[in-house]
Amino acid sequence: MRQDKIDCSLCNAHASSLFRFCGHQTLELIDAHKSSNAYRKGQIIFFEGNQPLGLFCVNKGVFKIYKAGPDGKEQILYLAKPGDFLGYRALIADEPYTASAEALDESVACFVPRDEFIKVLEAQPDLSRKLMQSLCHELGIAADRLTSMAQKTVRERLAETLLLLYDSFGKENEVQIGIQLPREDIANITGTSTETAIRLLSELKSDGVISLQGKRIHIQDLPALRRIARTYA
Amino acid sequence: MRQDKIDCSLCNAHASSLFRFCGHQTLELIDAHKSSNAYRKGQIIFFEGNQPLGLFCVNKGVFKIYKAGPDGKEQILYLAKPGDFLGYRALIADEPYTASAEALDESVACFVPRDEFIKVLEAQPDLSRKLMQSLCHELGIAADRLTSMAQKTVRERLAETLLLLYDSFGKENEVQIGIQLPREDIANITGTSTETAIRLLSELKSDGVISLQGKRIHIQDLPALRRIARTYA
DNA sequence: CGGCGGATTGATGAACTTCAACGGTTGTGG
DNA sequence: CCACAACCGTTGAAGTTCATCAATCCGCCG
Repeated sequence: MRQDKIDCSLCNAHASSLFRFCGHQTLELIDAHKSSNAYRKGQIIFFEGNQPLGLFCVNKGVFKIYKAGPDGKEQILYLAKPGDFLGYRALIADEPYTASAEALDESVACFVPRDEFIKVLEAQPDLSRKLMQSLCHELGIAADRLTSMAQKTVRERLAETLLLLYDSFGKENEVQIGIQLPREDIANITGTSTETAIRLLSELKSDGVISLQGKRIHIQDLPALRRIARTYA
Repeated sequence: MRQDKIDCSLCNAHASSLFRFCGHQTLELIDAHKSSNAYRKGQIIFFEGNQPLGLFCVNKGVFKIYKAGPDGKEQILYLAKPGDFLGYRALIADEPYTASAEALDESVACFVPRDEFIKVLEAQPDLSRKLMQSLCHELGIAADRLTSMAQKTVRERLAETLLLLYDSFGKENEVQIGIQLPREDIANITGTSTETAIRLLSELKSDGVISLQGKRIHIQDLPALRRIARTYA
């Protein structure tokens, strides 16, 4: 959808984007070649199986990145928020996308064409180094999640999901999780069925760990939630 | 354990190592600073939680890389064979190791000190690019495994494990899986209990898909195994 | 020969998925 | 403005899949 182009240097998410490791001139170069687009809720910005043509950088809103499992059930891999890069994995690996990305809200993302991004990457060792560092960090997180998925109960993983949402979207001085997801999405992050997610959420509620008002979730007892999730973090 | 230093250029695994993207001079530089070590079966080369001091490159044998789950049960993340880098994830992310590495056989690995590796990385854009590409590829594989772990049955994941072992260690013109693992390791790759792994292995055997002679596993019906694993690959 | 660790098998119970049904809300076309 | 459909959330009932606990067996080593 139409959207005026956003200057990287003026972007509200600039401080949390990897592009902050670029020089001023490079930012202008990126600006010169990129485009900005608005997406409505539910709109998909790339599909699993397609060839990546460039890199997306989230300016506003949230995107879910997910794959289809063998029965068509979706597995949400992560949620991307302002400042996050999207689609760079496939771009750099030189593979088709292995996941799809869908806007969960009214969102805005900028698009940097492949060649331009590669060029910038080669010209900016700082950016390149930070990106590699970020990739390595992500890989460690992926290994953690794999282990959780393999060894923890659904209840424990659901608690992890809530903590993840709270850490990523929780507001300051607030106990409310700053993002409202349908139960199905919560289930698809956790790796369970919607019904089980619902049942365990209401169990956590009756245990006084969280409270629920529709899609709004408040965390009443953070230490208890961490204890349930059995995270050492 | 003592081990004569192995020249990178003479290494039997050189052709499958990322170091093949280094120039001749750089290889000699690496040689000048590295050491080679032999490890006995069961010996651990680094521990989860420790600080990485450098990079390992497998010359001979197989290492399992694993994390401890919340109950102490190990989750095997992958198996490293000759030519594979080990420990670079933590090194580059600048974090403590998030997993441990243990020799499964009599093995040999070379060790390149941190500073030397970083220096080489910065001086060799080719190596750096290929490493980043490899990281991105790994990240995609990790997402696949996560989805499998979340959505597939143990039977399906066990079939995947066998296919993985076959693809990574299977010999040419052979149906035998070229690595012998204890049942417990097979279970810890798959993400199940040893007993369940044993039961499902013997089930696959009575279905005529595989045959078993102790730790040796032969694949009798590869298409059937793929069908069971439900891999599109 | 006795002992030990890995492999196997059986029994039991808990954790989850699946299928079904139902209430509430929203949105939309008539 | 209403009626109806579609969607989401919730709850109940069955049935499976797996983990766990226990016992036994087997191959190998000292």
